[in-house]
Amino acid sequence: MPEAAVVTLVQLKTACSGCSLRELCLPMGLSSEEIKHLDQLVSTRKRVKRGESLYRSGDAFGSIYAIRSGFFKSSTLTEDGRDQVTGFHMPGDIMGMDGIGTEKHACNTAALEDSEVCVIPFGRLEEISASIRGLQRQFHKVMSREIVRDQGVMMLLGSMRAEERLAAFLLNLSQRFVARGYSPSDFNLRMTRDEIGSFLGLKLETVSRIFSRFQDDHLISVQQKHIRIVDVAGLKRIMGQEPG
Amino acid sequence: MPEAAVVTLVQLKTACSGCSLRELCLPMGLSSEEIKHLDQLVSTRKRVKRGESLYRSGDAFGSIYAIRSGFFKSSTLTEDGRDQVTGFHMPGDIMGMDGIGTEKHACNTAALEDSEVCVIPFGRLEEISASIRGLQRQFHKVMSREIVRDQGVMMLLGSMRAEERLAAFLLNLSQRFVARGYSPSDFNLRMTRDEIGSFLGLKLETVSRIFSRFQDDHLISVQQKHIRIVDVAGLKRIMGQEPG
DNA sequence: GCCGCGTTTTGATCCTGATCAATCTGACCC
DNA sequence: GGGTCAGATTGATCAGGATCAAAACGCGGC
Repeated sequence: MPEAAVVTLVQLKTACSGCSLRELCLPMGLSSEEIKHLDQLVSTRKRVKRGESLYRSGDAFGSIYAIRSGFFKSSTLTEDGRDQVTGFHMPGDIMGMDGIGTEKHACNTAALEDSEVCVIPFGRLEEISASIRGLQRQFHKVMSREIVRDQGVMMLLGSMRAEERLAAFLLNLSQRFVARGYSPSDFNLRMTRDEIGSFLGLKLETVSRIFSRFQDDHLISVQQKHIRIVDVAGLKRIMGQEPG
Repeated sequence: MPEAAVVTLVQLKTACSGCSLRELCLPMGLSSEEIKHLDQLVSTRKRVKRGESLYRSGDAFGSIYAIRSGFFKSSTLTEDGRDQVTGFHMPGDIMGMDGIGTEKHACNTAALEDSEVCVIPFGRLEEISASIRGLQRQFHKVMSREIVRDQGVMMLLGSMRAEERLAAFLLNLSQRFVARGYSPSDFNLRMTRDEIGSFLGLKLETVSRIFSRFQDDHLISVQQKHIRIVDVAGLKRIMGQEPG
């Protein structure tokens, strides 16, 4: 029996080739041949309960992680104790690449709901990607997109007003939900107003107030953590308008 | 004559192995064997005059660039025309990695003074790094550090007050200058107040006012573009203090 | 030397979002 | 059911930085 045909149940269950997220995640755009090599690499998974950390700033770096299910936030903290949310992550997203440069993680990443991640040992990823061009290229793309994403956040923090930031935030979430097969207009926020505020450089009261204002203007409807986007075009209009 | 011994003058001149920046740049930490492979890759240079763009948002991506001499800024612009400076780059820095993910550059990068960059064809970098483990690892580290750097800027924009941002900015420049063998306390800014403000999410008047205030407090001395840091500890104290 | 222009500095005023504080909601527990 | 507690909403006031405006500086060109 050829070795390639020996596949245990566990492997099948964790295999990228059978994963519904493969078109969003690391295997994106790879041939089924190439994905088979990934399957060997991504063999362990890890559950993280709501509130627990996947890794903390300063932890030794060894693996990157792909979200299988659930929702995460990343945050960094300054010497003087303030911390800031630097990103929210959902299924298919890759986390942990901040640790490659120094061999230590540079942020804290915690689950906002019970979650499961695929563990990708980084040393082995480098080994395998050295021989599989498609995989190497794909990994570089993932890192590059992270850089571009961060620059988008810098843009948001540096040059948008509070309403624009919230509108951009909701539209971004909406897009990412729809890419994962969920409703673009109807979803539950996994994070608190405080966490949204931290991410957007606003105070939680401001976030709450603007949600209420958006609701009064019939752009969205809010009920605690549940959001329904009523007027996408209206939100886009808010994002694009000059201050004043 | 063995091929390895055939080195033209041009190659020598552009070689990483002879470059004074090699401990800051892509070759950082590589063995001299490994650097020789890089030499083959990094064979062309490009001059960019003050004010000219190295690449623009939307340009087809083909290479990344290492700064040999000079000074650059990167900026992105929103649909509605506002643009924001996302970073300043100095010798040894690698630019252009934003383009890998989509095969198109995602920001504009322009020279703030007459500059020279080493052109690193990305396809060839991937090829060579597939066989040279150290180079592959090093490139991943460079990308990862870019991600961590961007998160630092997000922190700055999202949770610091104007004075803290300026103090952090000056201390960061100082550190980077000293790593390149320049004075940590005495330097010329290559960018305008407006560009600093754009980067820090402040208006140019605010930047100017805070420079003046720092001068009144004997933390720095400013004369147009020339900065002398007088009290590093004082600047650090400003960075670390709670709002109030 | 003088002029013109881009950049910087400084002043006066305004407004957005922060801060302080009180109330409300919903989930969970006994 | 009542009690508790974290999170969310709403109101009143404050202040940091934006905006508008004018003057000063420095540099290149003639």
